Amino acid sequence: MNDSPADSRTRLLDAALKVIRTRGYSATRIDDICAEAALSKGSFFHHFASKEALAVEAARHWSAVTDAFFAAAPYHQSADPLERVLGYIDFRRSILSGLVPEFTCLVGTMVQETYDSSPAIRDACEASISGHAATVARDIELARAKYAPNAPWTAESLALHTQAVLQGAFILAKARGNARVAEESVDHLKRYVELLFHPTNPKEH
Amino acid sequence: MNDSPADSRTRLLDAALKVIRTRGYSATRIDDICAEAALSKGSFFHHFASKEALAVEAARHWSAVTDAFFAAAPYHQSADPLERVLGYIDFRRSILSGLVPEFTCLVGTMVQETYDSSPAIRDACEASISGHAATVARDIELARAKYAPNAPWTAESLALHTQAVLQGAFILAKARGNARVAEESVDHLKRYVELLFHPTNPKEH
DNA sequence: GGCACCATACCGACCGGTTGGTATGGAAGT
DNA sequence: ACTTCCATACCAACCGGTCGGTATGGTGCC
Repeated sequence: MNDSPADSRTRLLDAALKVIRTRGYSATRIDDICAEAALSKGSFFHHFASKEALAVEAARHWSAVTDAFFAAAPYHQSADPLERVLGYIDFRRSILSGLVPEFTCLVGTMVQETYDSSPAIRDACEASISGHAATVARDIELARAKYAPNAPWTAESLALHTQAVLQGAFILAKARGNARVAEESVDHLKRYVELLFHPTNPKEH
Repeated sequence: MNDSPADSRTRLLDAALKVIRTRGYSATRIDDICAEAALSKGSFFHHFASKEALAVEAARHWSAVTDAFFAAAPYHQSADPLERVLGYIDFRRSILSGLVPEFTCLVGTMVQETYDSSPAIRDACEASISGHAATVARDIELARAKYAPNAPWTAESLALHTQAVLQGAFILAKARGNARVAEESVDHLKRYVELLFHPTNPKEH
């Protein structure tokens, strides 16, 4: 566990995120990851027992990286929970720029390919998605208690719905080759949340 | 192009749909498809020039199969376009039963794996998704003209949003191992559409 | 300091099963 | 005879994983 400028294990994990996000899990070769990390196969198998074990660790690494990323995002500063929820959605929308593999989700991609073949990877992906949804659900629950205590939906299900919209938006972006469609879908999501919390304030509707 | 009880080419395409939906594109082996279709590799390469060519044809076949499936669905019988739109969503929700590979989307799965490596497959998947969205958009546009002519969103973007929700719901279902989450997300989608068209009818909100 | 010993980290050649694709030939219809 | 359709046999490249070996550095003993 030496930690030089960039730990070899971390370099391999970062390389895995990048390569898997662009090519998908099955199509990425261990050699591709090694090349991206500028390390050898010997090093790879020193740190990971198998390709599958790497995938599980990559999902965990993804969670750690994204948790830190969202924890540092500005929307947490709002005092009002609903503003934080809407701020989260705005933030998600704002990062839909740049190249497709840079804003899409590792675990959403991986679970599509592995849900039937690798329970270990599937569970790691599920934990990543649900973990992130749970952090969103906390603010949603606060907003719900404050503004819509009798709402017929749960904070958890709305949080998962936000993730579904995002995951689906990524698919559309990949199919279209750009993020415009994804942005529009997130716009619909934001309008939905606004309507849920301000049903009597139609704006234009 | 003979069409016996079950055309070999069609059998291969149907087999491809099934196998790719469960294992993903990269992980499915041509031999798996042949085995599923009870045909040989010789037959496969008689009908398809390559694995990539099969994928393109599979996407088109998927479009044809799903087009027929949705065209025959009962929701088209409503005279009111908004009822047809809501009926479409109800119908999409109702088919979220059975095993995961039986209700998920072939092209949504494939495009995640191929958007960067195969423009031909990506384009075929894009055409399939957009084509289906366009049929949904027709009823949405009619409903919009009738009930919400000044709405600040386009029928096309709302139709694409429905597809995003569904695609994302499939990912969550794969991660969870069952369709419950997907149903809940489609419930949110339906509530959104109802709110868009009946903003002054709060029910409970 | 110098030495023996050992653990971690890493390299890259190599192995063997897998896999996309090819070659060839045969059966059946026309 | 010619085409269509499909099966068997086969090939060469690929790829996950193995293995022998090297480099580095820490620890304890003298």
